[in-house]
Amino acid sequence: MAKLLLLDGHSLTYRAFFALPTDMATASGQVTNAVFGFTSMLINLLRDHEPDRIAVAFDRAEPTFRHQLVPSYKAQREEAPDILRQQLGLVRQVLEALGIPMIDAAGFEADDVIATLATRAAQAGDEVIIVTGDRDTYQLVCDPLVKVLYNRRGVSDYVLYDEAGIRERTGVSPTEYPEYAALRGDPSDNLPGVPGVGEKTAAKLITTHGGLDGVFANLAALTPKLRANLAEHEKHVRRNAEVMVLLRDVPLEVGPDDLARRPFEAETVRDLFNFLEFRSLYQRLSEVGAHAGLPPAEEAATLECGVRETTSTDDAVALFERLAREVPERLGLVARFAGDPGRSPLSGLAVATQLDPGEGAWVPAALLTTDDPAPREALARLLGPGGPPLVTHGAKALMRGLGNLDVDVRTLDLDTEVAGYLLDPAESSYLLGELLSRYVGLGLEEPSSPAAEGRLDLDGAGDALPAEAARSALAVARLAPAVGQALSDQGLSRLYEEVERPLVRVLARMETAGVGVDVEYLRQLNQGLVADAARLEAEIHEAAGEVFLVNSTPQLRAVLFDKLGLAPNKRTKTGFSTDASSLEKLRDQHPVIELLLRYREVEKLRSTYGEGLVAEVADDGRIHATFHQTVARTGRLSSDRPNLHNIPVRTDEGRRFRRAFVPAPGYELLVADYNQIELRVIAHLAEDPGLVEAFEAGRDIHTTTAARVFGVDDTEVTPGQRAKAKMVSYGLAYGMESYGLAQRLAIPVAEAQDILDAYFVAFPRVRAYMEATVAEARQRGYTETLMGRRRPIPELSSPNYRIRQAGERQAMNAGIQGLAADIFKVALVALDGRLEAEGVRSRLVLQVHDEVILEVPPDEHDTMAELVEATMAGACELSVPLEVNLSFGASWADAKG
DNA sequence: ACTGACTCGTAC
DNA sequence: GACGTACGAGTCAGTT
Repeated sequence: MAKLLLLDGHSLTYRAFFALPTDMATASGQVTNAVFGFTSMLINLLRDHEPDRIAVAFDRAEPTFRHQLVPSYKAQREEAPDILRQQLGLVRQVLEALGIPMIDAAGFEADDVIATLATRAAQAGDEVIIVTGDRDTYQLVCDPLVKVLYNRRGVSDYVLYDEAGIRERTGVSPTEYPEYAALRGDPSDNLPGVPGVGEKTAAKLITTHGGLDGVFANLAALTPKLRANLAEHEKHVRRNAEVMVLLRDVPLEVGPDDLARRPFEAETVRDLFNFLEFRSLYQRLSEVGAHAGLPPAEEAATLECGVRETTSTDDAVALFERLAREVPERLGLVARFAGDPGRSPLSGLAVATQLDPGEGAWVPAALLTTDDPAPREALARLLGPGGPPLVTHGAKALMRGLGNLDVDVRTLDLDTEVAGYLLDPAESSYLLGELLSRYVGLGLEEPSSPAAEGRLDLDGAGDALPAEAARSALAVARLAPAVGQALSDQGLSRLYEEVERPLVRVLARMETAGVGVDVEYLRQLNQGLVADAARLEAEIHEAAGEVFLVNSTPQLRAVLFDKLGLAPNKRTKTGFSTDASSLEKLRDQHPVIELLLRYREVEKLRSTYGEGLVAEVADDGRIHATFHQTVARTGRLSSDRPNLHNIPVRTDEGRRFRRAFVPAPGYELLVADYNQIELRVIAHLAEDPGLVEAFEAGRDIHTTTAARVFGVDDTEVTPGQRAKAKMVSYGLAYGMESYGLAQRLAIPVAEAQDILDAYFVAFPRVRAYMEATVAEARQRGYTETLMGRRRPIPELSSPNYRIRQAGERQAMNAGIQGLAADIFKVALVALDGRLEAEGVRSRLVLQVHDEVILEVPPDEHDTMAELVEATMAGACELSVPLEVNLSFGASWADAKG
């Protein structure tokens, strides 16, 4: 008895695409997640099942008889994104190379082809295994020789169904499956079932009455509701049943011999797998009997580099001077630190250029920190104006390290980390080794962790710091041209050169400057909060009649919902929610709730801001946060250690923390923020005349909006109406819906919907813009801001409705938040440029998404007010004016408002 | 002791 | 499930 394996090419490729990350790509940028997943699965199947014959069926992109029966058949399906469609072609190439037959037929789906081949084989007495992610083929298991290997999710989650398995899974026999599915409906085919009939009811109806005919003949025996629904939908259920039945007599001119594996095309396989960078899969081909014919894979080459260690200040000077004199095409240079990159002292520098091919140089930091200024001066000349183009990885940390040695880096050409981020801001990290592998196809042995750098090499896996650093310097030099080309190919060069690259130095200078802190005040603030929190905790224990960990969600749940018997509200993944909005609703039911809400507030301030900020104050009495340029997927900056982007401002109590942020003695703080930048960006992008006009009029935007939404005069807008309009405006950029608006405003969903509807009537272009943005993102697979910043959104083609909707909101938000971020970055760069050009003592110390904070000496007060306002307002020409609020003060709190 | 998942809460 | 982008504190369960 022979064994035949039949695969559904489309459904399996789709499953692989959605199961694996789309950042899986070759050096040239070809995304390979789906073809990788499919190929991996294919090799497993060949190894585990050793089929005598095999075929992969594909759909044809043309209408079938089902479309004629049901015009809406599969009409809801989104067109596959480009990055998936390309891969279907690659899957075919892989199959071709591996000698595996592909079969399709005009006017029929892959399932019909499979049904036909399976039926023929079973009749001939052969065993058949169908591999698919499509449930329609369950009906074929009616023959004991046929089984379905169903791909549930991912690429390795399979279940093998025989007839009993289908019964257990669905509650009906394979023969009954089409009628069962007709009742249940099939959202993936856009075939609606019967309201009130899910899997359970459908199975029960079919088995009880022996099929659709029986069901409809016995309607009287059913409950009135079900009876009415069935009667009403009989016609389309019958039609569904017709559509669900797979054709077993598709005219296919293939005999058993055509389903035999042909020999591998050895050269083609090697070249294709090499192109796809499937090194491990290539190795695994030997598991399926391909080893004989296949030539060895090309070596997965690793970057090699020697290192010359500099041991004297004279050597260091000579090295730097030679590099400056001979001016290499590119100066590959990386910094190594004793601890946290950028925050701790340098441990040394490694350089690599084409002047010494294959040999890098290592300069220990000790040579740069001696009393002899010569090495520092030589280095400053090398990295100063006129020096060779610097390529590095993580330039901000390098600049901070060198800044401490009075070396100003002015020659930055390419920061491969920042470039990697621009090329795909969805990555979680941009390690040099990963980029080198992706864009150059070379391996790089990296230290297992940053902290491992400089340690003794105990296990022999890594090696000494100088050698490792030299390899990295060479890696950067090798990577830079490829990444530069990729930037150019993607239209990102300008964004990089005019915004991101100059921004690196601006951020480095801000981090180095840090922000002044009144530590004494901060400590006092914290002490008060510690006392308040302790008191509240005791009162909560008292009120609850039990001592428990108030910070523990599970313990709090037990107290509130079990012990006190309060009525739970929302649910989370693990149980009932205890968040503030849920507690609000329990306010009147028990005195402990009020205490809890208050405790949460105080405890948040104490732990995150009280303890948190005090712990971050450096020896110089200032806080030096790190600003990340390669984290936020929209193009925004982020801040950590500490996060200075979420210092409280909403409540008076929380805002007290802003009084702790102070200028250097004798200076004042200047706080400048954009007024309504995101809403202005929306107005510009949507080109909505109403919104643009409202901004041009220069009146209070929320009042004007409310007037238009509620159809009253500006002067008649109530505070409530203004608040509602404000909430809508804020929610707009996030894709907020009526439910969310209702929650926020504590109003009925219907009323929220009315407000939203009225908003979109008043500002119709806004909705049009949102829809166009989503449509474009879906088609291209990514969003793009005015300045060319891209963000891939693969969720838009997810088969899961919820994920797809989230993708839509991300797409809407990315363009808005992204452009606002672009404008802000341009402003930062321009501002820093002006400060330097004017030679003022004022300096940037902080930024928070749409707000910059500077330290300003009194005599520069007026100059700076003018300069900052003009620079920020002029950062970008939109169809609405950019407005900037300015204020001066002795602290962040005083300067605000 | 460390790590990741989870929940919660702060900002724009 | 329902609002996008971040970071961090604290708890807990699982692993070393």
